[in-house]
Amino acid sequence: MRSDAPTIQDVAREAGVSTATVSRALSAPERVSEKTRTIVLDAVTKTGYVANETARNLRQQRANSICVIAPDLSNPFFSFIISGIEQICGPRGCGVFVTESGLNQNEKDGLANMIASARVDGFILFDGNLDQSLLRSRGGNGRAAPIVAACEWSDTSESPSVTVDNIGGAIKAIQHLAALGHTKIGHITGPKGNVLTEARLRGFQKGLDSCSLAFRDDFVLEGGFSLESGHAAAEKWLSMQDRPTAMFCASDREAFGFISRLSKEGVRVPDDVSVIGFDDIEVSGYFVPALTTIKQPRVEIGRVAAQMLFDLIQG
Amino acid sequence: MRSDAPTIQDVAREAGVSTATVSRALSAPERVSEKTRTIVLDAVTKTGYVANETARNLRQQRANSICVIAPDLSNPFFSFIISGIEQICGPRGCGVFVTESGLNQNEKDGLANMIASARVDGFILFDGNLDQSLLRSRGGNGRAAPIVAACEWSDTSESPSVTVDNIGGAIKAIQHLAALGHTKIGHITGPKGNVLTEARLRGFQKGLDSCSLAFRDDFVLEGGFSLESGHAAAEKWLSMQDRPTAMFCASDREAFGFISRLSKEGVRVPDDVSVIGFDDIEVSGYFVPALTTIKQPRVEIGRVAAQMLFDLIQG
DNA sequence: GCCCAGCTTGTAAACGATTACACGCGCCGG
DNA sequence: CCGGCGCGTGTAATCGTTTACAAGCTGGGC
Repeated sequence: MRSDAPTIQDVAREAGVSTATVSRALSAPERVSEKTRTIVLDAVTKTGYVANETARNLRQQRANSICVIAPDLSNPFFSFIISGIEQICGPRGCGVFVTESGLNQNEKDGLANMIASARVDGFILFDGNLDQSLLRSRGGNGRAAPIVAACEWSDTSESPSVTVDNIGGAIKAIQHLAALGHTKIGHITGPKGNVLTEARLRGFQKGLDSCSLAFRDDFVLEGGFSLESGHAAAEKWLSMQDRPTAMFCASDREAFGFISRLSKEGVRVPDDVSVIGFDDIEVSGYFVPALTTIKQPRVEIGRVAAQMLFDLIQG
Repeated sequence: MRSDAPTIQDVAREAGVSTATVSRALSAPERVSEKTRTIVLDAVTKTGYVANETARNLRQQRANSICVIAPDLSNPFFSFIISGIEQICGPRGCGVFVTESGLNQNEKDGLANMIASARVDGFILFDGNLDQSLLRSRGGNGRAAPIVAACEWSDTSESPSVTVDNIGGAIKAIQHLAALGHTKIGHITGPKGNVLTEARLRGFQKGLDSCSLAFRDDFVLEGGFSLESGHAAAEKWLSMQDRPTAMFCASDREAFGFISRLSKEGVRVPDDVSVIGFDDIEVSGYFVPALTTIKQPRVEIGRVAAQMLFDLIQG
């Protein structure tokens, strides 16, 4: 931070008016006379004045920033969403912090304190397992911190959320596979304890139901959304006696890992086994073969979440 | 921001001491007596006090935040880097803003003002075309804003930068292809005017030189780092009479786009044409076939850049 | 017994904006 | 001619910290 930056005092002196007038000339131009406004604006240009946001925020009791909390920032799934958030926040002059939620309790406390310490006005949360402790907002008073959940959500919290229809998407995926003639359809799940894992698994079951196909426990392989977990699931699949001929993966990355491992054994997709994913991450359309997938409109999710958070903050 | 949060005044009243003592008890515990410290800490717990960062930052003339500027946040290439940055900044309590640099002049001004308006203490910049206007720091005084360039850099600026050896990496790529027996090696470039494009093209030429292979103008296809540009380059390749048998792509995504398009025509990699990429994005190892690529240690790039920026800020 | 050093603590002035309140002035209607 | 209204402006309080300075107290060296 520059220590010798011109302040509103400098502008006032230069223009020969009070600081109040400078402030008004800049933020409520209609409240000063034409003449004064011109003088002030000239003085602003001359001094190179830029208002100090920290001082403004302190006075106005706000942070003019929001915080995005992802379980893992390195996951490219979030990149488009963050871009969407930025599209809404940027033009409003609202800053976007990013943080990771994994990690130790110490860091979680730090997150929880971001509201109490007035660093941010609200959160967009991509981690379904973090809500309740944050909501308390670490201040003791009853007011809940503005939080919008996105993609994942928490059953125990009443924060508004932005999600796609996970169950419906999964049903569509199964129906698509069934329409191709598959009767033995398997599923690679997400990580245990994740709300999306449950929803997509339920959708998987419902989808089978709707096609009058039996649900087979041994056709459900445990995954974790990641490339490696898809890889591991492929090992399992290869070792099975009675194999599903189609797999519904809880994420695209899982699907990639699965396909990649199989191709090393000469198993071909979709000739030998059909695969469908979930998310539509960027590279999906360019995978060989192009991955069929359930789309999540990620930029839009980000935009909507940001918009909702603003509404929440305004009250 | 909560308006009725307990302040240092409340704690002082509760503990029966002055605000100065409370402040010292928290930030310089050795300067208050054991007894007072206990009383103050109790009062802090009782009131649920958390220091207001905005007020602290104003007083201490800092922002305690940095800003990451990427040309395009939706590009997953940045996700690991940002994670690395967060790994360094998070534990220090330093906030990480993210912004996009593309866009209109208006928004660029906004970026430039982030220093002047005391919102951030420095920048990590992933866009080689933005430096000089920012450096001026919009305040008029000569002091340059702390900026660390990462991945891309600007020839006209003297900000420190964190990059991999792009030329060396490209040379290695060519030598690898030559070692496989290829004599007709082509290149898909990055976007025009990008500093990485130039470096990798130079490396391409040097690599050919080092293997005593001729540089052929018609083997250089224009790309743009993106999946689509790789796709387009593939069209071009398909239409060539005399084709290179190996392609060095300036980015992994280009390579994916290229391979994807070729596979639709039944052209197989690496049987019919060898492809090597640059970046080592996460999915590369799982592509079918796994993409050979020049690695960029992205998490580490983020960590180093963040560390450098801190050093710069401390002076 | 006196003085000085050192340890604790308090008082009050920053930091740089916004904004409630008041004031002076010109104008208009009664 | 007077009261009131509205406009434009200034004065000063305020947001919640940190920190320079000063002051009170204790204890030790002489």
